[in-house]
Amino acid sequence: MPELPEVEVTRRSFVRAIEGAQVLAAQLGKSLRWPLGCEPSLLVGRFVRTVHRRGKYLQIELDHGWLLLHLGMSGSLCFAADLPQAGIHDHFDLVTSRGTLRLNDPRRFGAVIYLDSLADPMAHKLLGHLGLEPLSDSFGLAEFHAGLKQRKAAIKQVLLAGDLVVGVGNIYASEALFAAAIRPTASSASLGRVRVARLHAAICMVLARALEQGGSTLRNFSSTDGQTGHFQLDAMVYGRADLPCKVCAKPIRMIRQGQRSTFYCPSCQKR
DNA sequence: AGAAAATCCTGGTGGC
DNA sequence: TGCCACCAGGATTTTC
Repeated sequence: MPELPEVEVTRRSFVRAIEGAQVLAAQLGKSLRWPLGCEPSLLVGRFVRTVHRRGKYLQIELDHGWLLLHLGMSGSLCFAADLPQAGIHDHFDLVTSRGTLRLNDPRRFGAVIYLDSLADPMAHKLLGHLGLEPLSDSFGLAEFHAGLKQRKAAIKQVLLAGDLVVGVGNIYASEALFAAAIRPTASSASLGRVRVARLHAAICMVLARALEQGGSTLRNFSSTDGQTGHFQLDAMVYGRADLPCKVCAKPIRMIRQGQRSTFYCPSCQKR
Protein backbone atom coordinates (compact mmCIF):
# COMPACT_ATOMS: atom_id res chain seq x y z
CA MET A 1 0.00 0.00 0.00
CA PRO A 2 1.45 3.28 -1.02
CA GLU A 3 2.78 5.40 1.79
CA LEU A 4 4.65 8.65 1.36
CA PRO A 5 7.92 7.18 0.05
CA GLU A 6 6.04 5.13 -2.54
CA VAL A 7 4.05 8.15 -3.65
CA GLU A 8 7.25 10.17 -4.02
CA VAL A 9 8.93 7.34 -5.92
CA THR A 10 5.91 7.23 -8.22
CA ARG A 11 6.03 10.98 -8.76
CA ARG A 12 9.71 10.95 -9.64
CA SER A 13 9.24 8.04 -12.00
CA PHE A 14 7.09 10.01 -14.43
CA VAL A 15 7.37 13.73 -13.69
CA ARG A 16 10.13 14.41 -16.23
CA ALA A 17 8.42 12.34 -18.89
CA ILE A 18 5.04 14.02 -18.57
CA GLU A 19 6.15 17.66 -18.18
CA GLY A 20 5.10 19.63 -21.23
CA ALA A 21 2.76 16.94 -22.52
CA GLN A 22 -0.58 17.91 -23.99
CA VAL A 23 -3.71 16.07 -22.93
CA LEU A 24 -5.28 14.25 -25.88
CA ALA A 25 -8.03 12.41 -24.01
CA ALA A 26 -9.16 11.45 -20.53
CA GLN A 27 -11.14 8.36 -19.70
CA LEU A 28 -12.86 7.30 -16.53
CA GLY A 29 -13.61 3.70 -15.62
CA LYS A 30 -15.50 2.69 -12.52
CA SER A 31 -16.05 5.44 -10.01
CA LEU A 32 -13.35 6.01 -7.43
CA ARG A 33 -13.78 7.36 -3.94
CA TRP A 34 -15.00 10.75 -5.20
CA PRO A 35 -16.25 12.04 -8.53
CA LEU A 36 -13.71 13.69 -10.82
CA GLY A 37 -15.53 17.00 -10.57
CA CYS A 38 -15.66 17.77 -14.28
CA GLU A 39 -16.34 16.20 -17.64
CA PRO A 40 -13.18 14.31 -18.65
CA SER A 41 -13.33 16.00 -22.05
CA LEU A 42 -12.74 19.33 -20.33
CA LEU A 43 -9.09 18.28 -19.85
CA VAL A 44 -8.40 17.79 -23.55
CA GLY A 45 -5.95 20.29 -24.99
CA ARG A 46 -4.45 21.30 -21.67
CA PHE A 47 -0.75 21.07 -20.98
CA VAL A 48 0.92 19.39 -18.03
CA ARG A 49 3.27 21.81 -16.31
CA THR A 50 4.62 19.49 -13.62
CA VAL A 51 3.69 17.13 -10.81
CA HIS A 52 3.89 18.06 -7.13
CA ARG A 53 3.29 16.04 -3.99
CA ARG A 54 1.71 17.03 -0.68
CA GLY A 55 1.50 14.22 1.85
CA LYS A 56 0.23 11.24 -0.10
CA TYR A 57 -1.51 13.41 -2.67
CA LEU A 58 -0.04 14.00 -6.11
CA GLN A 59 -0.95 17.29 -7.75
CA ILE A 60 -0.71 17.42 -11.51
CA GLU A 61 -0.36 21.07 -12.40
CA LEU A 62 -1.95 21.88 -15.73
CA ASP A 63 -1.66 25.16 -17.61
CA HIS A 64 -5.25 25.60 -16.53
CA GLY A 65 -6.43 23.75 -13.41
CA TRP A 66 -5.12 20.89 -11.33
CA LEU A 67 -5.61 17.16 -10.98
CA LEU A 68 -5.39 15.92 -7.42
CA LEU A 69 -4.56 12.26 -7.24
CA HIS A 70 -4.54 9.80 -4.36
CA LEU A 71 -3.54 6.15 -4.62
CA GLY A 72 -5.67 5.01 -1.70
CA MET A 73 -4.45 1.69 -0.42
CA SER A 74 -4.18 -0.32 -3.59
CA GLY A 75 -3.59 2.24 -6.32
CA SER A 76 -0.65 2.42 -8.66
CA LEU A 77 0.20 4.55 -11.65
CA CYS A 78 1.92 3.67 -14.84
CA PHE A 79 3.03 6.02 -17.57
CA ALA A 80 3.93 4.60 -20.96
CA ALA A 81 3.56 5.33 -24.64
CA ASP A 82 1.84 2.08 -25.42
CA LEU A 83 -0.57 0.63 -22.92
CA PRO A 84 -2.86 -2.34 -23.42
CA GLN A 85 -6.59 -1.82 -23.36
CA ALA A 86 -7.79 -0.78 -19.92
CA GLY A 87 -8.28 -3.77 -17.61
CA ILE A 88 -10.87 -4.45 -14.97
CA HIS A 89 -9.10 -2.37 -12.31
CA ASP A 90 -7.90 0.48 -14.53
CA HIS A 91 -10.09 3.41 -13.59
CA PHE A 92 -8.49 6.50 -15.06
CA ASP A 93 -6.45 7.17 -18.20
CA LEU A 94 -4.91 10.52 -19.00
CA VAL A 95 -3.81 10.16 -22.61
CA THR A 96 -1.16 12.72 -23.50
CA SER A 97 1.17 13.51 -26.35
CA ARG A 98 4.01 11.86 -24.41
CA GLY A 99 2.20 8.76 -23.21
CA THR A 100 -0.70 7.63 -21.08
CA LEU A 101 -0.88 8.00 -17.34
CA ARG A 102 -3.02 5.16 -16.01
CA LEU A 103 -4.41 4.61 -12.53
CA ASN A 104 -4.95 1.00 -11.55
CA ASP A 105 -6.75 0.62 -8.22
CA PRO A 106 -8.48 -2.67 -7.36
CA ARG A 107 -10.08 -1.41 -4.16
CA ARG A 108 -10.96 2.01 -5.48
CA PHE A 109 -10.04 3.87 -2.30
CA GLY A 110 -8.03 6.19 -4.50
CA ALA A 111 -9.24 9.36 -6.17
CA VAL A 112 -8.70 11.73 -9.05
CA ILE A 113 -10.18 15.17 -8.49
CA TYR A 114 -10.20 18.13 -10.83
CA LEU A 115 -9.73 21.62 -9.39
CA ASP A 116 -10.14 24.63 -11.62
CA SER A 117 -7.39 27.17 -11.96
CA LEU A 118 -9.00 29.62 -9.58
CA ALA A 119 -8.74 27.17 -6.71
CA ASP A 120 -5.71 27.16 -4.48
CA PRO A 121 -4.99 23.43 -4.33
CA MET A 122 -3.38 23.74 -0.91
CA ALA A 123 -6.60 25.21 0.44
CA HIS A 124 -8.65 22.22 -0.70
CA LYS A 125 -10.34 20.51 2.20
CA LEU A 126 -8.37 17.32 1.59
CA LEU A 127 -5.05 19.16 1.88
CA GLY A 128 -5.83 22.04 4.20
CA HIS A 129 -5.41 20.19 7.49
CA LEU A 130 -2.30 18.25 6.53
CA GLY A 131 0.67 18.41 8.87
CA LEU A 132 4.38 18.94 8.33
CA GLU A 133 6.24 17.31 5.43
CA PRO A 134 8.65 14.87 7.10
CA LEU A 135 11.12 14.87 4.20
CA SER A 136 11.37 18.64 3.99
CA ASP A 137 13.07 21.35 6.02
CA SER A 138 9.68 22.37 7.39
CA PHE A 139 9.75 19.30 9.65
CA GLY A 140 11.41 21.09 12.53
CA LEU A 141 12.08 19.48 15.87
CA ALA A 142 10.64 22.41 17.84
CA GLU A 143 7.41 22.45 15.87
CA PHE A 144 7.09 18.68 16.13
CA HIS A 145 7.62 18.78 19.89
CA ALA A 146 5.11 21.61 20.34
CA GLY A 147 2.52 19.61 18.37
CA LEU A 148 3.12 16.46 20.38
CA LYS A 149 2.73 18.35 23.65
CA GLN A 150 -0.80 19.44 22.87
CA ARG A 151 -2.08 15.95 22.05
CA LYS A 152 -2.90 13.41 24.71
CA ALA A 153 -3.63 10.43 22.47
CA ALA A 154 -1.20 7.52 22.08
CA ILE A 155 1.86 8.56 20.10
CA LYS A 156 1.22 5.93 17.42
CA GLN A 157 -2.21 7.36 16.73
CA VAL A 158 -0.96 10.93 16.70
CA LEU A 159 1.61 10.00 14.07
CA LEU A 160 -1.04 8.22 12.03
CA ALA A 161 -3.55 11.07 12.21
CA GLY A 162 -1.58 13.15 9.72
CA ASP A 163 -2.48 16.56 11.06
CA LEU A 164 0.86 17.01 12.83
CA VAL A 165 3.13 15.21 10.40
CA VAL A 166 2.04 13.60 7.11
CA GLY A 167 3.10 10.41 5.45
CA VAL A 168 3.75 8.30 8.52
CA GLY A 169 1.38 5.46 7.72
CA ASN A 170 0.77 2.29 9.66
CA ILE A 171 4.00 0.60 8.63
CA TYR A 172 6.35 3.52 9.20
CA ALA A 173 4.68 4.50 12.47
CA SER A 174 5.55 1.12 13.97
CA GLU A 175 9.03 1.15 12.43
CA ALA A 176 9.85 4.71 13.53
CA LEU A 177 8.69 4.03 17.11
CA PHE A 178 10.85 0.94 17.24
CA ALA A 179 13.83 2.88 15.94
CA ALA A 180 13.22 5.50 18.63
CA ALA A 181 12.65 2.88 21.35
CA ILE A 182 9.29 4.39 22.27
CA ARG A 183 6.24 2.32 23.17
CA PRO A 184 3.38 3.01 20.73
CA THR A 185 0.87 3.40 23.56
CA ALA A 186 2.83 6.18 25.30
CA SER A 187 0.84 9.39 25.54
CA SER A 188 2.04 11.92 23.00
CA ALA A 189 2.16 14.73 25.55
CA SER A 190 4.22 12.63 27.94
CA LEU A 191 7.25 12.47 25.67
CA GLY A 192 10.19 14.52 26.84
CA ARG A 193 12.67 16.38 24.74
CA VAL A 194 15.18 13.57 24.38
CA ARG A 195 12.66 11.01 23.24
CA VAL A 196 10.97 13.48 20.91
CA ALA A 197 14.34 14.21 19.31
CA ARG A 198 14.91 10.48 18.89
CA LEU A 199 11.49 10.04 17.31
CA HIS A 200 12.00 13.01 15.01
CA ALA A 201 15.28 11.56 13.80
CA ALA A 202 13.73 8.11 13.46
CA ILE A 203 10.89 9.36 11.26
CA CYS A 204 13.34 11.17 9.00
CA MET A 205 15.61 8.15 8.84
CA VAL A 206 12.92 5.55 8.20
CA LEU A 207 11.21 7.56 5.47
CA ALA A 208 14.43 8.65 3.79
CA ARG A 209 15.70 5.11 3.76
CA ALA A 210 12.45 3.76 2.34
CA LEU A 211 12.62 6.45 -0.33
CA GLU A 212 16.20 5.52 -1.23
CA GLN A 213 15.18 1.92 -1.53
CA GLY A 214 12.31 2.72 -3.83
CA GLY A 215 9.46 2.62 -1.36
CA SER A 216 8.12 -0.27 0.65
CA THR A 217 5.99 -2.93 -0.90
CA LEU A 218 4.07 -4.85 1.62
CA ARG A 219 1.69 -6.09 -0.98
CA ASN A 220 2.27 -5.10 -4.54
CA PHE A 221 3.44 -1.54 -4.86
CA SER A 222 5.42 -0.78 -7.97
CA SER A 223 6.50 2.53 -9.45
CA THR A 224 5.35 3.45 -12.93
CA ASP A 225 8.25 1.69 -14.60
CA GLY A 226 7.42 -1.55 -12.84
CA GLN A 227 10.32 -1.50 -10.36
CA THR A 228 9.20 -2.86 -7.03
CA GLY A 229 10.49 -1.62 -3.72
CA HIS A 230 11.88 -3.86 -1.05
CA PHE A 231 11.38 -2.22 2.31
CA GLN A 232 9.52 -5.22 3.66
CA LEU A 233 12.74 -7.17 3.69
CA ASP A 234 14.07 -4.85 6.37
CA ALA A 235 10.98 -4.32 8.54
CA MET A 236 12.12 -4.58 12.14
CA VAL A 237 8.68 -5.05 13.70
CA TYR A 238 5.88 -4.54 11.17
CA GLY A 239 4.11 -7.78 10.33
CA ARG A 240 6.40 -9.75 12.63
CA ALA A 241 3.98 -10.70 15.42
CA ASP A 242 5.45 -13.44 17.64
CA LEU A 243 8.68 -13.54 15.65
CA PRO A 244 11.91 -12.80 17.52
CA CYS A 245 12.97 -9.17 17.74
CA LYS A 246 15.93 -8.61 15.44
CA VAL A 247 17.71 -6.77 18.25
CA CYS A 248 16.94 -8.67 21.45
CA ALA A 249 15.23 -11.87 20.21
CA LYS A 250 12.18 -11.42 22.45
CA PRO A 251 8.88 -11.99 20.60
CA ILE A 252 7.37 -9.00 18.78
CA ARG A 253 3.92 -8.11 20.08
CA MET A 254 0.92 -7.06 18.03
CA ILE A 255 -1.82 -4.90 19.52
CA ARG A 256 -4.73 -2.91 18.13
CA GLN A 257 -4.95 0.85 18.37
CA GLY A 258 -7.94 2.59 16.82
CA GLN A 259 -8.84 -0.43 14.67
CA ARG A 260 -5.26 -0.58 13.35
CA SER A 261 -2.59 -3.12 14.13
CA THR A 262 0.58 -1.95 15.84
CA PHE A 263 3.77 -3.95 16.22
CA TYR A 264 6.43 -3.35 18.84
CA CYS A 265 9.07 -5.05 20.92
CA PRO A 266 8.03 -5.02 24.60
CA SER A 267 11.65 -5.30 25.62
CA CYS A 268 13.28 -2.68 23.35
CA GLN A 269 10.33 -0.27 23.71
CA LYS A 270 9.66 -0.23 27.43
CA ARG A 271 7.71 3.01 27.72
C1' DA B 1 -16.66 22.75 21.13
C1' DG B 2 -13.08 19.77 20.52
C1' DA B 3 -10.87 15.37 20.81
C1' DA B 4 -11.19 10.61 20.30
C1' DA B 5 -13.39 6.58 18.69
C1' DA B 6 -16.27 4.15 15.43
C1' DT B 7 -17.78 3.49 10.78
C1' DC B 8 -17.58 2.98 6.03
C1' DC B 9 -15.89 2.11 1.44
C1' DT B 10 -13.67 -2.38 -1.68
C1' DG B 11 -11.65 -6.67 -3.06
C1' DG B 12 -7.71 -9.97 -2.18
C1' DT B 13 -6.32 -13.35 0.95
C1' DG B 14 -6.25 -17.13 4.07
C1' DG B 15 -8.47 -20.37 7.08
C1' DC B 16 -11.67 -23.94 7.43
C1' DT C 1 -14.43 -25.93 -3.70
C1' DG C 2 -16.93 -22.14 -1.53
C1' DC C 3 -17.88 -19.25 2.14
C1' DC C 4 -16.68 -15.77 5.28
C1' DA C 5 -14.03 -13.05 8.48
C1' DC C 6 -10.40 -10.07 8.23
C1' DC C 7 -7.44 -6.38 6.76
C1' DA C 8 -5.97 -1.83 4.91
C1' DG C 9 -5.93 4.38 4.53
C1' DG C 10 -8.26 7.98 5.67
C1' DA C 11 -12.62 10.97 5.25
C1' DT C 12 -16.72 11.24 7.64
C1' DT C 13 -19.84 10.46 11.32
C1' DT C 14 -20.80 9.53 16.03
C1' DT C 15 -19.74 9.60 20.80
C1' DC C 16 -17.85 11.38 24.86
